[in-house]
Amino acid sequence: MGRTPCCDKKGLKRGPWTPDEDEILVNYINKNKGHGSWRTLPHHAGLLRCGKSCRLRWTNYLRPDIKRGPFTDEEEKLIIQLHGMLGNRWAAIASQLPGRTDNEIKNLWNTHLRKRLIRMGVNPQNHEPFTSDGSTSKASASIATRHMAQWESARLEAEARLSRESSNVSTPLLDKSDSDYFLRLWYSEVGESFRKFPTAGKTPSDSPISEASSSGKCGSISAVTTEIGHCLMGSSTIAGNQDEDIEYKVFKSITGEDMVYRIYKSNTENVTRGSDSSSSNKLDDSSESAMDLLLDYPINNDMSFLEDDMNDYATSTSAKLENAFICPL
DNA sequence: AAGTCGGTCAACCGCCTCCCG
DNA sequence: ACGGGAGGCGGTTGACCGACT
Repeated sequence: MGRTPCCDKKGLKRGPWTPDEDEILVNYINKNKGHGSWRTLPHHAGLLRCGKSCRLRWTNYLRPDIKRGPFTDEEEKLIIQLHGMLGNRWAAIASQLPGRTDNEIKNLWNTHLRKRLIRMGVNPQNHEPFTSDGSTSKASASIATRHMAQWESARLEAEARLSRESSNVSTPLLDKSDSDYFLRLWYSEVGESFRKFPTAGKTPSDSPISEASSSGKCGSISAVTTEIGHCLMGSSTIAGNQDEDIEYKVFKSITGEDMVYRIYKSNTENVTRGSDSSSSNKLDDSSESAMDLLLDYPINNDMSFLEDDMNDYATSTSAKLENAFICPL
């Protein structure tokens, strides 16, 4: 007993759409101010097509907001960056490129970008560089920083998308006035990929942050500061409190925006964060784990052909932040 | 000129997720 | 809570076309 077909194929036309069929479909959708039920649309519109075929034709070709023409360099770079983070999630990638469809992006990837990466010695599956023995090399410090550059780029795109969709979003963290870009991005589609991203290849011992997340404790402070150093560029103290061991610092993100973080100073390797929630109403459990996961995101994407090396920023900043634990406000 | 090959892209297939009754 | 239907999604196919031999 096989799967029931999406629709009765008997008497239905297949293959390329004719201009007449296109016109019928467009007229029907325009006249009815929407497609309604795709399954019943062909019958109502007088098309001998299955509903899925109509939906595909509309979303991939006939939609008025479809952007035609070749992809720009910027679009291609963005697709590569997003693919590095999202993988083959074409719909999610397409959501970051207005007017482009998932099918179009998928085709571009399979016919151009994938081959280009291979030619440049980059594994298109995991975006790691091929080594001489054919395998892919593991993370280096420069890869780590480049990954964060990717993240920053994706953040910008997600912000743009969030602003477009802000009228439909009720999450307080997505409020336009919220200055915490990490949290805003975290709740975007791109952040979703990070929340779900497995800590593959990292054992608890070499992944102190994720371990701390599950146990409610901070992990190795040096590890945390090293990671945060990769994504933040320079800082200035705006407030300090010796009694509470908390210091507030303003960091410049890669794009130059101010990001305020709390620094938990401590001489011990592990610090309980039980008081965090009381000290900041904005930082709930989900945002804590979000930051943990962000910091714990495996560094395995090399975008060397797109980004400049930012090693200097990373090393200098992480050195400054020794013996401190950082939480976003 | 004819055949072959490779690239492109629209369209299809089937699985998955979500929503609604 | 559960099941079925509808839509969404990613992988794959195949027709078409141009370049090359």
